[in-house]
Amino acid sequence: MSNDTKTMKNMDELAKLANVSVSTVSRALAGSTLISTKTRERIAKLAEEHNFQLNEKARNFRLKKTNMIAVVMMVDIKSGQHISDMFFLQMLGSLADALTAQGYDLLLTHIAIEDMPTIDRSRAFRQTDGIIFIGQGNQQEHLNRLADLGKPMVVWGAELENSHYCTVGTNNELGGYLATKHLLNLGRERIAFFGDINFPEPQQRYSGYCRALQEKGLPIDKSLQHNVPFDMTHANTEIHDLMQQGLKFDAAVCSSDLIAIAAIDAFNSYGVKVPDDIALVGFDDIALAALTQPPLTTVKQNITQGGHVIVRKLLAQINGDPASDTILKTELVVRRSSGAW
Amino acid sequence: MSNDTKTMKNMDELAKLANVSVSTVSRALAGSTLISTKTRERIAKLAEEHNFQLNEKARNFRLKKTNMIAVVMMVDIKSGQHISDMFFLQMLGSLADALTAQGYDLLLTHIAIEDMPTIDRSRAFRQTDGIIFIGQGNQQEHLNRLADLGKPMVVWGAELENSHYCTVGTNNELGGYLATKHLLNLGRERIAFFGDINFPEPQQRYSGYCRALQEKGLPIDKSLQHNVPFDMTHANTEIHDLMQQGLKFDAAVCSSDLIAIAAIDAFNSYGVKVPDDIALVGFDDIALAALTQPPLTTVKQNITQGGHVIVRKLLAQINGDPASDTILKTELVVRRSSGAW
DNA sequence: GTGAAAGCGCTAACAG
DNA sequence: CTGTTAGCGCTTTCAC
Repeated sequence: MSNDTKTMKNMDELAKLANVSVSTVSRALAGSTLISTKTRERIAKLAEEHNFQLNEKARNFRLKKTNMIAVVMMVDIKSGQHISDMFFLQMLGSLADALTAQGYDLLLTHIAIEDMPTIDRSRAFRQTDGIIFIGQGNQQEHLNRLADLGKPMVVWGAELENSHYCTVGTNNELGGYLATKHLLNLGRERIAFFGDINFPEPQQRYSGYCRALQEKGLPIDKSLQHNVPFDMTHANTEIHDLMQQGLKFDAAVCSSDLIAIAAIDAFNSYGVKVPDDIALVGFDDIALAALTQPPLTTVKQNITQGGHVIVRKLLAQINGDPASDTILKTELVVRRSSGAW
Repeated sequence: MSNDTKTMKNMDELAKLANVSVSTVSRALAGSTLISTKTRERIAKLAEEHNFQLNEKARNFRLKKTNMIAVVMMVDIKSGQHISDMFFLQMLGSLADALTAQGYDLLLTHIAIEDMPTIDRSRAFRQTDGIIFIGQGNQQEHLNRLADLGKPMVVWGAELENSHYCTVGTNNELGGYLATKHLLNLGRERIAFFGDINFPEPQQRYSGYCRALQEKGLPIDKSLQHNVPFDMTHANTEIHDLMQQGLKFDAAVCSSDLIAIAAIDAFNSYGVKVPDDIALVGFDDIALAALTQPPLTTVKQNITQGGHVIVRKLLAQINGDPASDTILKTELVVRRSSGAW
């Protein structure tokens, strides 16, 4: 009969009910061994019965800590890259897993590139204990400025010379190299590169592409490189245009699986077959890559591991420890789109 | 030269600097018209120069409000449905947009079904001003119990008889009906249904499927209904099994686009062509649906609109207004997978 | 138009 | 092992 439906206001009420002081309640609920097991259990039971909800706002205030991490995606209004980008979303899932495991919550926020200069005045920024960027866009300066503010921060992306922040990412150069070399080994010679080299990650992938070509003694034909956007729909129309213009090539390295999927569709409209007419390699190895027609050969980014490493590096910073950059192992997953079998 | 690098601790410091009281600073920064424009601008400038960061934790505490909304995804460890489910993720993007537009941040949290009974004791729950569920799983009881706690809450899913909470969703029955009728009109007669009817949404879609069949005077063959999970990879093996067992059918209504994609892949392994041998209709109309091979005919769930309506209903509750259920307009998007052209 | 002061609910130092 | 007390930084009522 002790079960009242209305929930209690605060610890004070619970303390009165238990005939102890608020401090005792606070300590008991926190599991402090200072409090006798008996009292602790009694209070826990009482809290349960009366449906006591600890006031998290007061707690955050007192502790100067929210146990929340902001994950930010930069959105380029013009390029139309959007939060539904699947790589981003899979990474988000991975981060949510890793953060939850460490007792943190995930504050999801997206910000237009134009607003980057003022991100440090956003609520999302002020309310969280740390911040994670998925992709660095072309915002190196702003990211550096943010890092200088001293807030714990990790960026998923390319390791750059002049970064003030901690980076975790794939070996993009190697990925581009492996993809290209794979196609070269299969006898392809006019290999296109689809990816916007104004951004650090595609740029590094393109470097790897070039290295593979040079290693084989082949020239770099700039007409084969195209700044296709990450976004699937835009990529699709872009590649349609390329076909329209009569670009001739027998293979393509795509800077994301979504671009590869968009390419397959565009090729289809022109009766061009993958991999027979054009062999394709993607990048990311999103869940979908295995189920496209044909399934994608692709450079795997280990998203699960990536999420965990990012979180580990961030927590290190929160605990005042230094955090070094990490480049994850990179491998090629061979499926049918490259025509290997 | 007034630019000091270290950021200020609190309003008090800023107040001293401006030779005013904290109250004045507080009001000025909040844009109160009580303060003279001159003082307001002076303080704003000072805050900017000295890189003053308002303490959001203190503010939340004082205001008893965080401007944060929890979005929760229920994860069934056994079924393996995961946060990377694309419909969920597109919905997340839509919610993030809608919430940002209203000055709210999004706290992303996922919870194992087993933990539903204690979700009200989670930090995510206590820290936020409202809560959104994407999909109701089979947790009707727990959702009702939560709603009874009085916290603003909206659920994306099926409208159920005995719900204590506000629902926003697609007209699932109609969707299932339209999909099935479309296939029937194209002359298909043995139409399978892929979707787990233990869950409210697929269940309603299945009802629509049955209605279309009955309307046509066709019998409901239970052997054609299969509880294929939402998750793409699991769906794939499940449908493989079905083919192995020699299930005969000439069309299928899938309870999600991901299931349809998994089906196409499975059919391919058996040399079965879509739509020639088996016509397919999906559900959701995720971004990908237009780019699969063949592109998917599918029942569109208007995710963008859905996200906005959810947020509107939630904010209504936060403001103490009542919020009624909403069933969104539902339509069939015809592409090639159903063999209409 | 501005200031003084109270108080939100919690945690932790200090005292016993 | 438990209680008393101070105070986190902000907003807002009340006074001037």
